Amino acid sequence: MRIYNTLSKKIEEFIPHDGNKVYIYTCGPTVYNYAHIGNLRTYIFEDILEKGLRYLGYDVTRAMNITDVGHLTSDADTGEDKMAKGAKREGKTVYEIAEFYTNAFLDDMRKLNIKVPEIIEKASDNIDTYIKMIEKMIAEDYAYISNGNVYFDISKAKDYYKLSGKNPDDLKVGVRDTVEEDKAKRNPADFVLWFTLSKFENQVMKWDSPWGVGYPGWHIECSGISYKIFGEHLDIHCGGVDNIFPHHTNEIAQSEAFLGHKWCNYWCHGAYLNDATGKMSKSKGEFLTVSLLDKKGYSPLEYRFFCLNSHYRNPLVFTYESLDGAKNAYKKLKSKVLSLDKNGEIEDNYFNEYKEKFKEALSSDLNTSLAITTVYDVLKDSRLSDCTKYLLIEDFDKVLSLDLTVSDNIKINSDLEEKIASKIEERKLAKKNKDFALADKIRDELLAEGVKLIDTREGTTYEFI
RNA sequence: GGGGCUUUAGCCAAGUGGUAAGGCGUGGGUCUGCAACACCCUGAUCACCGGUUCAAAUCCGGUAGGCCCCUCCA
Repeated sequence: MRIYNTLSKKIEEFIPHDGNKVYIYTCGPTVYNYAHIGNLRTYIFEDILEKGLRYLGYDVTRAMNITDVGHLTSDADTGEDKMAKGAKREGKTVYEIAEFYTNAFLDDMRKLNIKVPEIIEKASDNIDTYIKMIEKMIAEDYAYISNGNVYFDISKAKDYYKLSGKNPDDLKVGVRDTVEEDKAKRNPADFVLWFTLSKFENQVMKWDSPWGVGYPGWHIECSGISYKIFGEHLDIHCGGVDNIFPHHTNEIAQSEAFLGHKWCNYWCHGAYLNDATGKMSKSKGEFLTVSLLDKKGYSPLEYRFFCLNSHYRNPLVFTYESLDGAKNAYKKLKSKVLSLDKNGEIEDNYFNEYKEKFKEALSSDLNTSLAITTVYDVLKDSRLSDCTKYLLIEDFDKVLSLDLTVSDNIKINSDLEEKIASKIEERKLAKKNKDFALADKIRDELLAEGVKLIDTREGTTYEFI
């Protein structure tokens, strides 16, 4: 597997730290609202990464956090706790909000055929780990207490700006008008490990700590959970590009300060889904969720197909026009696959030839677009039997997860089948008598009930739409 | 203000030195009572300018457009 590493800014050969085992940590959602499809694009990329590695023979374990404490309300950073705001908006407690939107998120993942990571940890369940880490950082002078909060001293970190590729001299603090400079910090870019002074009113989630009652900073959560689950080494850490700075930058600083050695070797980031005006957000423009797309007639897997047609590191612009293209392509592709006759003998030589091609696409920094092209190549190759084609595509779908070989016909009940069969007979008779008006009427009636008739040279068949 | 990414046919998109994959759509055709489906055919010299090279979409420089990051947003 060759994969782009944000740390080196290059595509590198992936080598796990511990033989065949791969440990992946992915930043999870803040559960204060539904995820929009842009958020979910990143999870689709991570799903392909995980399944791609498995397909290539690695033994993968993946962990993800659920952020259920703190953080600001909106992208505009206007200083209200997101969880608290969600709770207030819906008249629920923050715990209820967290649970509700965690479930909604997991539902979306399932609909998109994203494998739910085997390990999911809530930020609020790991406070003791954060405290332990912070205590050590204070003892070793990587962190300090000032004005009630605990801060990380970035001047103590090695290569603090390596991941983000920034030059400290170029960084302006408080470029945004709404951000107030914190006078308690030693360095302007120092960040909080533990808050005792809440920026927000009525902070509900808080815990006792050696530094007073309060709550953890955002970044410590991922470092803490990763340490608890995977120990001292992590192979791959993923997230959206926006996490590079400051979140992942700070995670590296903390974890390596705490551990005393290099922590994670590969950092992979998914690009944004944009709309016509730029970055997609929950507050601006249409709030596109999986269920909204569903209502508009786009299935979750059509959206997944849309995403897989582009590369995870390229920004993708969402338009209904291109989603329509993906929808049509997906339907056609699937119907071709489903029409293959899966009985027969597998041709091992061809099977292996295409399997190698597919692996090569995945190994090239997860070139999913090329991987899908391989599916089309298989379908078109006249050397292959239907059976071989079918088995190949079924195999590829372990990674693509597009349900290409899963028929989504509604449950056929025999009454309905009988009715359709008699209608087809009726129509056949009408056609024979040149009563085309009646024939068309029967066709339209069945169509209205979701049954599409297909005339072939061998007779009339049908499918459910 | 600083940093980074990006620009391939109507749309999505692969390709990173040897004369442009694939998909959707469009148009034409075969089939059909008509239609749908299916099948066949159908399109770009790669934003622009200059340079390196026998050879560039692919490397270098510049111009223009787009997007993102610069403290909590996937």
